[in-house]
Amino acid sequence: MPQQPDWNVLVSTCPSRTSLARIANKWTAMVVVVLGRGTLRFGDLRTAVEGISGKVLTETLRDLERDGLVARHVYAEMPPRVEYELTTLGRTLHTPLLALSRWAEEHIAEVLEARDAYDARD
Amino acid sequence: MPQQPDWNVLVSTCPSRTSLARIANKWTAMVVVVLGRGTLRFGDLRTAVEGISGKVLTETLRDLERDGLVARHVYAEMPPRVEYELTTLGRTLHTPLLALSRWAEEHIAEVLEARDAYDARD
DNA sequence: CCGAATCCGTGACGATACTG
DNA sequence: CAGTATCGTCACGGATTCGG
Repeated sequence: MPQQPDWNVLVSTCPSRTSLARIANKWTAMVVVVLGRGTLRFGDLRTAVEGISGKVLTETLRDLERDGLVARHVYAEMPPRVEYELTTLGRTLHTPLLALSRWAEEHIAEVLEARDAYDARD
Repeated sequence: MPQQPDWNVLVSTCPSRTSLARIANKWTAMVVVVLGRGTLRFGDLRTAVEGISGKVLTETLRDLERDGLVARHVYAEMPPRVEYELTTLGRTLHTPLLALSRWAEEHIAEVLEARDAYDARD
């Protein structure tokens, strides 16, 4: 009763795959992880996610806003201020994405070893 | 001694980001989720992950093998048989990626609503 | 000054044909 | 059956410029 069990990301036409495509993305992961700490303005977000370009950050935030994961607040000041925060829905995504970035950090040593071994042979 | 706490995906030069870029990917997520059920051969994997092309599946598996997440077994038969399975390291990744695809399936209704609302305004 | 739009190159992705 | 090779397309992503 709580929901349909029919959604399946493995089915190419299932809408859930479009959502997976959005959230299974490195920039999305980093932005959501950073926003998990609290509300941030555009510039601070850009500083926190090192190396992200302005365009990509804008697009990522737009898409997250469209999917209902991020709320955007514009303050008509001078200089302008725009703040972003996770919605209730977005906060439910924070845990799995944090787990994913944590995994990358915790296992990178093993991954690097595996890469060396792979590149060494043949 | 257990490990360095210095790894940080938010730092652009940190190697852990290269690992995040690989695992925070829709094809990786689907392949790892499917392989979580057990060993599969190439053709079955291709059938299970609907819509993936042979080229992309090959590339995804190669990269996962290089990072030590997937093991590849070739049997010199006729016709040839190649099987793939998650390594011990790969199995530790299965849980977070399954959680992510589950999230996509469980929250797609809310996401679709949010998209409609977003596209309706303006 | 900060946030967003424009231009353009690169890389991902898919389709097809071919080999061991 | 399991790839590899080649090509064409297109979205992602970076540098730059614009606007408020």
